[in-house]
Amino acid sequence: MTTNDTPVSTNFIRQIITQDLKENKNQGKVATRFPPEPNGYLHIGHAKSICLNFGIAGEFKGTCNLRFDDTNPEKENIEYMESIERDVKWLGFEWAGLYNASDYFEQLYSYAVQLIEQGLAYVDSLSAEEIRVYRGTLTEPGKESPDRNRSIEENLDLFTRMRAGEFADGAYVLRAKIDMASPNINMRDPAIYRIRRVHHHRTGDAWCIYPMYDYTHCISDAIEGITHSICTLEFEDHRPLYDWVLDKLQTPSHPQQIEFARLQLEYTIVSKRKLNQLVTEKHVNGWDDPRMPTIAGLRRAGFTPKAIRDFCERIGVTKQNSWIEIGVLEYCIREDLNENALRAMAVLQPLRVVIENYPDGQVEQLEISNHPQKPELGKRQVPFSKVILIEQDDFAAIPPPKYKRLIEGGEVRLRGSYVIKCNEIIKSAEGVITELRCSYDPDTLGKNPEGRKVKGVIHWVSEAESAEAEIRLYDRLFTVPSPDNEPNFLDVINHDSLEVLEGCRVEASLAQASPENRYQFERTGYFCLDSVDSVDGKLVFNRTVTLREGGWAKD
RNA sequence: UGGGUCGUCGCCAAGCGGUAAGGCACGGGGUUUUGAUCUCCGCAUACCAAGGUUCGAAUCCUUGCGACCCAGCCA
Repeated sequence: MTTNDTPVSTNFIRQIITQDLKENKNQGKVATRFPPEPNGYLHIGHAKSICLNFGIAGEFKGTCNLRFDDTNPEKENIEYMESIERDVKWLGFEWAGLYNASDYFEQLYSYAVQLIEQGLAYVDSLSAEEIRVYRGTLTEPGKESPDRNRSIEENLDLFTRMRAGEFADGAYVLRAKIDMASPNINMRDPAIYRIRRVHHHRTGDAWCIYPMYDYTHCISDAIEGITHSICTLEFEDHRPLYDWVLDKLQTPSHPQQIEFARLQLEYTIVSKRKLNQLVTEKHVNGWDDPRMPTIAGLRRAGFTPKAIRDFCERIGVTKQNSWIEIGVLEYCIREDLNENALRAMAVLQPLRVVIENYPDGQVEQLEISNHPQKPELGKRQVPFSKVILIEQDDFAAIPPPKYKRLIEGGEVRLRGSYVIKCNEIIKSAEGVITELRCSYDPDTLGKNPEGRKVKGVIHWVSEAESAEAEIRLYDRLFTVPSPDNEPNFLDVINHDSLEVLEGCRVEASLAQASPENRYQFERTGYFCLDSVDSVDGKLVFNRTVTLREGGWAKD
């Protein structure tokens, strides 16, 4: 792993590893792995796991592999594999080795033969439905399949023929022979191989039988010499099975499985099935829609790898099911962007302002710094002229209490420029304000006027010297904190989660914007150029997050 | 009602028998040509509950209560 500046914190997993190291377990080595199934795009929940696994490898001078858990070809494909590799790299991590569970299919097969030879696995002809019935319930023990005591020879023969493709899908299954009365349902002779004639994105049609997760994962870990196999809480009940398989087989090592609580983030969904549904049913515009909690979506929205890593560090790692408030993620991205984003001015909903006492045709290049606290980020030139545009919201015909922007007869500071005073409001026949007539105080460039205080500061652009842009404002995708708990999560989709503003005007310097740069449009939020739709000179900006809204500013 | 896991501030989370860290959020001052940033101050006599052990308990024991996960030939 490569990165870098994430603060080191303690958590129960790191404590376990520290203790293991002290006892010189695993010859003092630490090896982890991040094992996604390539059946969808990575999301913020995966980021937690990625940061944990790669982070631990980094801290303990160990290694972390990327391994695709590709044992169910029905849902997996190359596009997902590629997106996963891209996203892990983008987050700033480097894997020691890149593997696939399918790399081990041959070994997995021969281990299964060993299990059969030891009398610890058998081929069952019960149907899926029958197996379910035989399994018993949470409170009642299961009962043994009639095939459970098939001879080793017969099992070997049948398993060979399963592989050879002699049987129809579902005709047989290979089961571990453990204990049908176990209080742990996972130990009631779990299936470890099924017949499935599906083309696999890596092994093609070489196999018609595929190993199951529980059987595959532990052996894959052992083959790779993983020392600590970190997974989420729902696999706690599977640990006895993980250990059983490795205890029965002579694998190169016996990794330790450790479980932690998966991330639950308010107002978002982190179920791949549901995310997939949002994409395929077009509730969003693809896996990388900026409203999606996917890494690709967050990236397109303007999130930085650093902010995501910081977030993962802040939320901690425990075994407690918890819901993280969305404010934590927002804090992380604001913190990074406040420090590093270049400032610029953009007027989302323009109102024309004519400065009557400013010379016709004159254009002044004002030098404005790119960051108020970091002069090292330099300055840019912003053209000023007689006709400028300000935000409609920054003028109020009837100002609410404490309003400190422009009002009729009042003064306001144009950011980085002069103080202007509104002399007259021009309205259309319908009574809509179409233009403001103002005058400027030539003596207020770079200094405050004498004898009076001007409280408000607003942003602006020169009408003629600005560029047109489309600006997309995103809001949370769901209307309730935990959409996953709804009977139907589609019912709580926020239909106002995307607001597209056309005809916005941005300062001239933004015509050269690139998706890698992030900007703070002063007073309105953090934005970045959309990496997909900004083509042929068209400028499209995505709002990453608003500025923090102190006190009354909201509304 | 079987098995597994978890209960510390609104949300996260340290704490591991010696007298409740920190972050986010929130409230209030100050600075500010972004109602941003920055900065200062405040924010759990209290750790799910009740008993017990101890000089001393969030930490140990007991009994309750509450929450989550498991009955795919998914992962």
